[in-house]
Amino acid sequence: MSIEVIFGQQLRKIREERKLSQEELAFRSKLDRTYISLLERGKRRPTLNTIFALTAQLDIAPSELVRMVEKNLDI
Amino acid sequence: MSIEVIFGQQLRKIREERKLSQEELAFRSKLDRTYISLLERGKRRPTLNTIFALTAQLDIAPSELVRMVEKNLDI
DNA sequence: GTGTGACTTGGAGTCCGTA
DNA sequence: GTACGGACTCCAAGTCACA
Repeated sequence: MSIEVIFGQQLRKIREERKLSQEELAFRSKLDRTYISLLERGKRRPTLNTIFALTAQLDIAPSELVRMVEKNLDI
Repeated sequence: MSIEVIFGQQLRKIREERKLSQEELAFRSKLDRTYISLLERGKRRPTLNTIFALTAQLDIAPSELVRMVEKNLDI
């Protein structure tokens, strides 16, 4: 499985745990709603800055999200 | 200090600790030598996939490099 | 509330060279 | 071995209408 697909899965998982909609996350992180959708479906590869912008609104450290991606890549 | 500048500083630090040249790191990670230079000087923002490609050649977890960026952003 | 196609703009990443 | 520049390709960033 590719990095961007795993990333999208983990992003969605965290967002849903926080009970946030794509719309709300997009608004708070100052990104577009459809872009969040693209990320979650693994259609885009986020830059480091995008990862920082997203995690800042999800009560999670950027490195922690990246660590989740690492773990799931092994599987 | 911006995320990309901090990232560049940490990337250079790790690379030099490993006693690798920009050339060698570029070759191993299948990126361009001048691009490594741009990253280290904070002129480019790496995608998540690029971070994985780089750290795979530096004996460090992607999340660990990101964590170093976080720490140094606080300062 | 989300998925998707189509689109424009900016930047990721490469290749050439010079110093 | 690295910094830096121009020119290039390709994709991420960001937006829209519609389902």
